Amino acid sequence: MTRTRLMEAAEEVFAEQGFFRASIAEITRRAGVAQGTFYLYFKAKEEIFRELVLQMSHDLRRALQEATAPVVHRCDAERIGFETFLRFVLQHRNLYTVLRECESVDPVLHRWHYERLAEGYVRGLRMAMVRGQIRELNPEAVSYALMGAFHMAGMRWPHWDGGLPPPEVVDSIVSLVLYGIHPGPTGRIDPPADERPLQSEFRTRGD
Amino acid sequence: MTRTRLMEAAEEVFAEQGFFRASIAEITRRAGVAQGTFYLYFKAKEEIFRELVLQMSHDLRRALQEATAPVVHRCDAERIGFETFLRFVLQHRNLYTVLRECESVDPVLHRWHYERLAEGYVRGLRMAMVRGQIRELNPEAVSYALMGAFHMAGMRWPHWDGGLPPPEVVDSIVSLVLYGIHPGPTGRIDPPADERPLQSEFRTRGD
Amino acid sequence: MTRTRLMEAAEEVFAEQGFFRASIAEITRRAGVAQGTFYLYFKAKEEIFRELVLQMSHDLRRALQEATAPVVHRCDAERIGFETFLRFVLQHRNLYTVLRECESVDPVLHRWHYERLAEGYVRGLRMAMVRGQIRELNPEAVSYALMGAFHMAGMRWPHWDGGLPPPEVVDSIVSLVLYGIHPGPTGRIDPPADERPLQSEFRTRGD
Amino acid sequence: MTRTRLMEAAEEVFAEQGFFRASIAEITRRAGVAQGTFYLYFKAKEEIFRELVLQMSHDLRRALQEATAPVVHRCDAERIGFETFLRFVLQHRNLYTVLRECESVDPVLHRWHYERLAEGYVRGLRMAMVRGQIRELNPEAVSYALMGAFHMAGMRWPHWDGGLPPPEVVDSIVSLVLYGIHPGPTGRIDPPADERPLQSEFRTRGD
DNA sequence: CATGAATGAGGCTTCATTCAT
DNA sequence: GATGAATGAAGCCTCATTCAT
Repeated sequence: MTRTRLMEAAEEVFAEQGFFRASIAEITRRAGVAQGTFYLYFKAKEEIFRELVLQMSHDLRRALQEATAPVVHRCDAERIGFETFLRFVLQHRNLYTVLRECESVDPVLHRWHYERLAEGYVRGLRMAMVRGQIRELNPEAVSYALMGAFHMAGMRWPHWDGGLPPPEVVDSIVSLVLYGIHPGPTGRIDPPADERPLQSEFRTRGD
Repeated sequence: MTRTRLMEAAEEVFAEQGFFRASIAEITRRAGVAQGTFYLYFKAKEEIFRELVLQMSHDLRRALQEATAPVVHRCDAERIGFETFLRFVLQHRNLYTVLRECESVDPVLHRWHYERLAEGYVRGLRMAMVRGQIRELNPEAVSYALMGAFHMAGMRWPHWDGGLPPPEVVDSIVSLVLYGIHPGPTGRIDPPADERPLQSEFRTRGD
Repeated sequence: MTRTRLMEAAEEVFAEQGFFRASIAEITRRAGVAQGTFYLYFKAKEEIFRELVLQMSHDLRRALQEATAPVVHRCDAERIGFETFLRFVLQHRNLYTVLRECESVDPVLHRWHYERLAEGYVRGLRMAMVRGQIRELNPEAVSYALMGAFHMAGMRWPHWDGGLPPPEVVDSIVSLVLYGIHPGPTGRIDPPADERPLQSEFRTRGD
Repeated sequence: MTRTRLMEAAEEVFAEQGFFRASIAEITRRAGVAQGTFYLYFKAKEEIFRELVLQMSHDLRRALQEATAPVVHRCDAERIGFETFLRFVLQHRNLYTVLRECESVDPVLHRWHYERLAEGYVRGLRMAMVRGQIRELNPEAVSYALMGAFHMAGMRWPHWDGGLPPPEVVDSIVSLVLYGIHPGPTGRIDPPADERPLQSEFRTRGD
């Protein structure tokens, strides 16, 4: 009970003031307990922060998991996953802020979160490739790119504007993603050679 | 001169320890000046941080600007922009860390940076749409999605792994983006109706 | 029962961590009782410490008393008292530490202990002087000097090295003391064999 | 300057209240500086304590060294050393308290002090044995025994009573020691008058 | 008797900032 | 301009003690 109250208070305070500006005094004040009580439940300020991040990491992954599990086609999974993510960010604005600040506080945990998220993503993409639902691309590359796309959209609309993006924004991003991964054999990817003045140095250097 | 030395030292220290854990004492120690000297050039710790972010924001935007300015086709601009960004992150790992932490320190500045970046991006996309180089999509949506994709790739490879991504990763991401935006008229975007058991709630709800 | 468990736990914890670093929480944890239970038996942390010191002070004095009571000649009493003390320190290393720390915690009690110890010592010395077994010296002076000599030996060997001193060390100290107190230049240092009912166990055991 | 003020204040406060009950706040208050100033000169409370102990350990050993260096016969060295020690304890009652508490605070340093002290003592005793001034005894045993004797006398009289012991106490202890170490039953206990360049000031002053 | 959650005062330490030189 | 000693507010954390159950 008290522990839950502390977690909720910490979530609020961390979201409002950030990890470093937040004080145990403020957290316990909002939780309505004495300062010392905090240390009955958490060893240090860092610990409650980590618990918060872990919890939100699990919640997010479960929300995505549950939303996309019944989906048959990867294209639907992407759209639904994106929408789920947007709604999650909107409903857990505090936790989302906390998660992003995690990079300053505990980079290892931050990386762990994204690696877990990417893992699930990669699994889904691999399966879709096998089924021919999407093109053959490096699945890790795609997973980070799409996580990034959704992440930034989550920042731009739910986090900054405080609401879901207008439909045409969602549509545009979903469309962008679906075109990006679709296995359409006829679509031109590269512009004709005479329009390509610059070669990718990566391709020429790496190979 | 002294000012520059302080900025360089601050960049290092902020990148290594983060804004909050960094101390003026450490910055001045590395700059080789007395602590008091700091306050001859900056009003407060926050101020030097802001200057650093401003500087890196300008540097990044200029690097992207210069790299993509001579490019004719948007598809090349994307690839080149991405590669430029990856190299930038690799060469300015300190500043990149600083920029990301900016969200905790000065959210307004953080948002300002992304809005400036998006502005330029949107301009480029609009022009490309007018020229028919890419599809008609919401340009802001696309710009945030692609910034996110590149951002996360910058985190995953240069920042975490300390090097440029392997060529197939770059290729996959570039391919993903180019398919995503290409105006290919024949490409199927949506799967056939019988494979779509779930409707986007956004479309149905929003409209 | 519970009280005894608390005393034993406290002895351990005080010896390991010292009075100030020891916590009631640790004591009750080791005693296997709740924190609140402590205050059913002791009014405060200081109280259990005082009880511990009192107990060890009594135990030590009784051990010395019992060991030296049947002894006829003071020279034997000194040797036997020394050996008894060394063994006591070895067997009660915890309590010995506690006693020495007492000076910081409760100087009055600390002084009381040494005054009680000296009292008994002085009585023994006086009797021996009356009987002509030792020289006429200020008995208090001698008692503090010899307590000090034994104390430091107890620190150097049992406490630091964790074992009884080598026989030659015991012999040297005993010899030093016996020469120190023997009654005049012509006086026997060692009593004749028929007056030596007890052999130094150190000599017989060690060699 | 400030550093010295802090050391002096710390010496006072540690002596009055003990290491653990002493607070940095009290030390800085007496030194007349702000609390933060303390940490410009010492990394932690433990550090100033260690410095104090080191200083007193050096001071004591130097005082003993200087007092006994010119002495020819070991018997004189013992008496003079004892008297020097008593005076030292009287003049540095604070530091003496600090030193004894050191065992709780930093046992390694405490042991180091006694080992250094014993080292010098052992050297002096060895030389005296070689010269036939004292009996062949285990020198380490003797040194700890005599350090203990003097230590306890320092506690009993200067520390508890606040003054030098009465002359007969000093005489008794010195006599005890000299008889204790004299070279054989026929050996002189006191050196002939012409070998005694130094008179005990206690006898001349006190009587 | 026993519990153990809760308390809150108090300690150590850090650090951004100032100011006399 | 430069110095660096000094400041003091503020934060984290510990722990002896209490009290309702």
